[in-house]
Amino acid sequence: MLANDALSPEKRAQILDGAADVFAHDGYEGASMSRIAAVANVSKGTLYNHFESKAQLFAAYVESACARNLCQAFAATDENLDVAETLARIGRRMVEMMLSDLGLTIYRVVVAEAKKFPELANAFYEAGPARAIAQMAQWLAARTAEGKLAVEDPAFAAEQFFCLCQTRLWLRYKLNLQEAAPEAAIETVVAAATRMFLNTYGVTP
Amino acid sequence: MLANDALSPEKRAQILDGAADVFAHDGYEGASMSRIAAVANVSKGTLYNHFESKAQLFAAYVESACARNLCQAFAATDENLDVAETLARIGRRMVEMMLSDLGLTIYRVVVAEAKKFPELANAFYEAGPARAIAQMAQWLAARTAEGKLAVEDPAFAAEQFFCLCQTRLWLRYKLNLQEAAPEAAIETVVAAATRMFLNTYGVTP
Amino acid sequence: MLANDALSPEKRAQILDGAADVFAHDGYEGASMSRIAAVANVSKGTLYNHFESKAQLFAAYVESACARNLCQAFAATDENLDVAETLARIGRRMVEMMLSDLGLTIYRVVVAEAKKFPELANAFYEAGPARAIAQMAQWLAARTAEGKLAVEDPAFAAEQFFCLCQTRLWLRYKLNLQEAAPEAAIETVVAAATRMFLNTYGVTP
Amino acid sequence: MLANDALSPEKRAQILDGAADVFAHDGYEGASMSRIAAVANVSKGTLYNHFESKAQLFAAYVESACARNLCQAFAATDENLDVAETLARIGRRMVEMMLSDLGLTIYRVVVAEAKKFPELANAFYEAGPARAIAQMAQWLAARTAEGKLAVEDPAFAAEQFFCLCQTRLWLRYKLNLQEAAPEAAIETVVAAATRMFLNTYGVTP
DNA sequence: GATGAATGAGGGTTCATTCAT
DNA sequence: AATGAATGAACCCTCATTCAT
Repeated sequence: MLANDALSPEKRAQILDGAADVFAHDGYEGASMSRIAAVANVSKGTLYNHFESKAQLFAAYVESACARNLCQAFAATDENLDVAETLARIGRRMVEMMLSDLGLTIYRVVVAEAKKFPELANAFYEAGPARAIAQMAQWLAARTAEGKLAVEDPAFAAEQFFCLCQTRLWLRYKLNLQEAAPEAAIETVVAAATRMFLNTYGVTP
Repeated sequence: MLANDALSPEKRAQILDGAADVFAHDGYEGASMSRIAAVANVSKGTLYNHFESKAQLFAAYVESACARNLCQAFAATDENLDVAETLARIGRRMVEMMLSDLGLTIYRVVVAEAKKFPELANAFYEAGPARAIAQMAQWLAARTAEGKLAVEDPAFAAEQFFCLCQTRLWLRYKLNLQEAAPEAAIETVVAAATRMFLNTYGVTP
Repeated sequence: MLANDALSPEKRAQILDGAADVFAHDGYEGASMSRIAAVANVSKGTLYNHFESKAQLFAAYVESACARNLCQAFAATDENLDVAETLARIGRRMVEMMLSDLGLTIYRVVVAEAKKFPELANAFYEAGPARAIAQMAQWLAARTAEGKLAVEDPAFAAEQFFCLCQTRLWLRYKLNLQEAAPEAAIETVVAAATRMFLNTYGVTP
Repeated sequence: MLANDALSPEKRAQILDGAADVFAHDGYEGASMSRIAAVANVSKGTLYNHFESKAQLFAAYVESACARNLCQAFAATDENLDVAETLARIGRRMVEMMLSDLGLTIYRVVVAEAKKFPELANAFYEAGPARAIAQMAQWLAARTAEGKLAVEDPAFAAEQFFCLCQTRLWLRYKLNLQEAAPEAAIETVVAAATRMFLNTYGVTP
């Protein structure tokens, strides 16, 4: 619906790659179709054979970035680790995803254009945060049923945990105040988040 | 350094007011100097007499918005309330500021242009979040010295608290997914944050 | 010379039909080869297999429209009616043709592009007006020879008659100022033209 | 309403002159704003400071061409010449105007775009033909009142006369089939038209 | 010091045309 | 013989910036 599907998917992908570069770097308004065409190594006409307009190309970029990056953020939780360790793993994954280049970029660009493209903001939220929250809530509910946690409102607790995990990191990254990804810092923050979370929702044996 | 100081400050303020309207509404790239001039009721030439370029006008706008909005967010904490109640008040203030129109707008605009104007992102961080964190850290350290709290790393704990207070709210606002401001929701979130915070950093009498 | 004759005439006709629709509706510059291809249900490539360029396709369209529409305008004059009645029939036919959709369209399009395609203007004139004038002149000469009319310069008189028959109608149609075709108005105008013509070229018994 | 009147009329006129050249040569669709700017010796931006869009520039051009050319076509009729001679003068004037460069050009361009700009076609008709017909009708009515002519329907007779005066000339000019203006041909045609007109509407002493 | 008309590069988009399939 | 994706020049229009008044 966002693009003509009859055209070669390779060219489409090639264009989306170029668009990703440019949108990520310049934002929606700052990006120019000419630049995208140049970066993608296609002619401007080809851009318009594949995407009806700049807005639709942007939508397709956001869509694909969401699909590529955000869904699988919550893979592989069901292990035989204890609750604390699993929490830490989930937290670590989440933060790594949020601080990844693509994660930050898509967030930045979606927030910046949330007013102009509300449906994109919504799609982003559903594809990313909402899904992660739902999965985590489910996991919390299951552990609570097992008596390993005591969580009354699993969705809310999930959101609390994710918020805690961002401490000190996300805002600084979003503001571009930090360059390199500090593995150690993530570890510390997630450990503190886990501890705090369990202080409230853990069960004492 | 950002503007010619010999010119009348009234005109400068008038321009900044117009610029605030337009930048807030259209973002940096979407705003046009013509529109700003029109909204500010000055000629385009006057714009350029007061500000060297669009980028510098934008910088001045961000600077002034930071100054106007973010400093006083942390006023009036030192009261004779108990620790829990004071925490809740601080949290409420913080969230209200973050969800306010100007707060969201300046945040959105700074994040969107963080790559293009890194020094602005930094200025915003220092004027807003950094200051709030520092003040809160100081308050936490004082309470710890009094034996009313047990906080090892006050700055970090402050950031944790602020993160907890955003739960469920900020992201949805930033993404424009919510219209009206829910007083009750803020109350609930802040109460939960306070409880969780005290579960970890409180002292049991 | 205008097209490759080795290709299937059906496709050619199919294309010309589509081209007729689009050129009539949008004019030469306003028409797009893509739209013509779509309307004609062929690919753009096929367009260019049959016609070297947009200009040549346009030429072929004008040619075919002339051929289709203008030649038979002067059929069926030689009847046993008296001179006045025959004049009126000829006038009526002529006007109906000139006011017909195709007649107006081809005229409009040829006049509009007369400077860009002078040879088309000439072809149109020869295929349409010139032929009608010649036929009418011949008829006038014959009647003069019979003593039923007194026409010195038959070609000129023919042109006068055709001009008279347009009175009040053609210009308004060309300017799109009138929607429906007024049978009664045509009748009145042609009757007046016939009367005036006979006042000058008739013979009094 | 068609343009910003606050700007210098000279530049406006300069632009309209350039636009006249280009529109006359290339038609509406064929004309490009870049070319108009170049021919008018202004920048493209200036074009848009003076006229909101290509369509409005075109409208202004048609308006000014109508005003400049068509109004005064019917000046100086009230002389002491006899009816036949006056008719001939009127006819001559009319034909000369219709065959003039500007007359032909504006007609061509208005007819070509009559569908796209119906209000312009109407404005042209009212400014040109309608006015001429009304003036002539008035003159015919006056002569009829004096007993020098016997015209029942003056407006219709006026239109007949103007049609007759075009004989052989206008169509050929509109189609660009003739280059030079033949004074003698005009004389002949108008004389014939006058004769024919008086054969119907004259009074025999 | 303030103005706003003028500039021209660059914006998104369309389109006649080509050519590998 | 037919296709339609790719091309890139040219389209109309906007805009940050300048400068004569």
